[in-house]
Amino acid sequence: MANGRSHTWQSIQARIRHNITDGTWSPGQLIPAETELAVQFGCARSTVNRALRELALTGVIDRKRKAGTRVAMQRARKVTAEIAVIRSQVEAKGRAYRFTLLANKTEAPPAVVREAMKLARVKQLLHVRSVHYADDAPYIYEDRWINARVIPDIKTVDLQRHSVNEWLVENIPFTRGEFVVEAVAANRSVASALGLKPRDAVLKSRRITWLEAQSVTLVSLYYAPGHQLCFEI
Amino acid sequence: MANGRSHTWQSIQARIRHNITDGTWSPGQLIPAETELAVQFGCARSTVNRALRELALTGVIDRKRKAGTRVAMQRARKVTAEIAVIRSQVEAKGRAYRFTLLANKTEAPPAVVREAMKLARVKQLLHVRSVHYADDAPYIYEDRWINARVIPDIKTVDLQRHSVNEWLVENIPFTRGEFVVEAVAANRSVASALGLKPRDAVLKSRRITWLEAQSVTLVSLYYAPGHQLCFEI
DNA sequence: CTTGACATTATGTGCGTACATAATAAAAAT
DNA sequence: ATTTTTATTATGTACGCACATAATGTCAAG
Repeated sequence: MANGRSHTWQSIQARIRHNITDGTWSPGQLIPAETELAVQFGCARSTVNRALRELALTGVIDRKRKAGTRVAMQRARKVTAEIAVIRSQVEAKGRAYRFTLLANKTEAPPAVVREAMKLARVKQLLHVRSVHYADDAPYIYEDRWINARVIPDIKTVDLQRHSVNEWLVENIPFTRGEFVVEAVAANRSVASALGLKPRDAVLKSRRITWLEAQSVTLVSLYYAPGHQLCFEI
Repeated sequence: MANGRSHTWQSIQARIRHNITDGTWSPGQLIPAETELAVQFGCARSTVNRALRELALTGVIDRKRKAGTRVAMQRARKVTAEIAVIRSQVEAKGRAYRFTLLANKTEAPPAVVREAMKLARVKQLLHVRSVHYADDAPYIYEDRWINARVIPDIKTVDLQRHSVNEWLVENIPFTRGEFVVEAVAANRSVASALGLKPRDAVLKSRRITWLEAQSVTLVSLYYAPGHQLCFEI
């Protein structure tokens, strides 16, 4: 109230949220139209619209033109996480970062890679493998395939000095990406890279990034045990 | 162009994105102010504002009042995923869903649970364990602690009929949540519930949900091998 | 040199209007 | 009865203005 403004869109959103959480508007139910809410709350329709827009984005309500707005039946909440460059992740924990390049060669990708990257007829891809360390302890094993046709510059980069991870993030934009997380048993190469025993549980994330319709890179990261991915709802 | 509107905020956003991705504005660099961009693009400042707001949310740019807008140095992209009720996950795959209740009793929580839920002095919590099946194959092992003070109704629910997972999602709103994913080796109870061998790699997700300042529930889900969590960037 | 008052400026947001768009309902034509 | 056309309506968004807010710079008093 010390505030100069009374009807912030966030306060309107909070009141709408309350009406949902306290059962005034139950799941599946149609809620009043924007114009009516604007009257009820004593604010402009655009303010109501902004409040509702964000709720629709996070899946709290479903909106359709003419049909109106209703409380979501299936409360499928969205979770979000920030994916940072590995160096920053390590340094954010106050630990020293370094990496080693295990391999860097152009070779024929296996069928799974070709399929995932939607490059059925491509015979050669750049294949880079490296290990990232935090205070000399193995942190992440990185296995990456790169579509060098999309990024010709990559061949001129000294990957011993600059980690692929960082170089790509800083130099190559992408328009879209898929990100899959699963638990796998460490195979021999992962186990030796991270200093584990075979069969140890490892968190694997696989990411494919796209520049318009072309796949840029497919990277599998294997996290050392104890590593956690954190999200917010 | 057949479109009746020319300067959509999305087209403005696309042009700004291009200026960033093609190097016109490089990381760390200050970009023109909203008013100037509005002149350059021939649209209203509010349209530019909306375009930039979304870019700031996804971490492409950093904005500060008076200081201006600059291209993010550290391109920390946000990933998002939808977390649905387990029943829907299973049924979405065209498989039959059922669950069994393994245990449902009030007991003293271990220190880790008390700490995570910020309930230092609480002596008793409801502890529910169940297994979710897809076509009779174990799918998820659920280990849940519930703060019954926040949800008195929970004691009146027949958890044999309604899965806790579903009941909570449909009946208890929450304001905030944390979500952590990691790979763990199956211990005895997880292994027996999911029909695995001990030490098998299991994907574990731990979620804590909060209603205002109070923790509602802490749930650990152990996914059967092969299960993947998918995100979008 | 330091401190505090003040002006400056870029972003953040609210308002009201106008029009676009999609979905629906009603009416008309077949 | 069925299809097509037309009106209706709620959401989506562009615009211009006004003012709030936070960070920065300026300048004078101590």
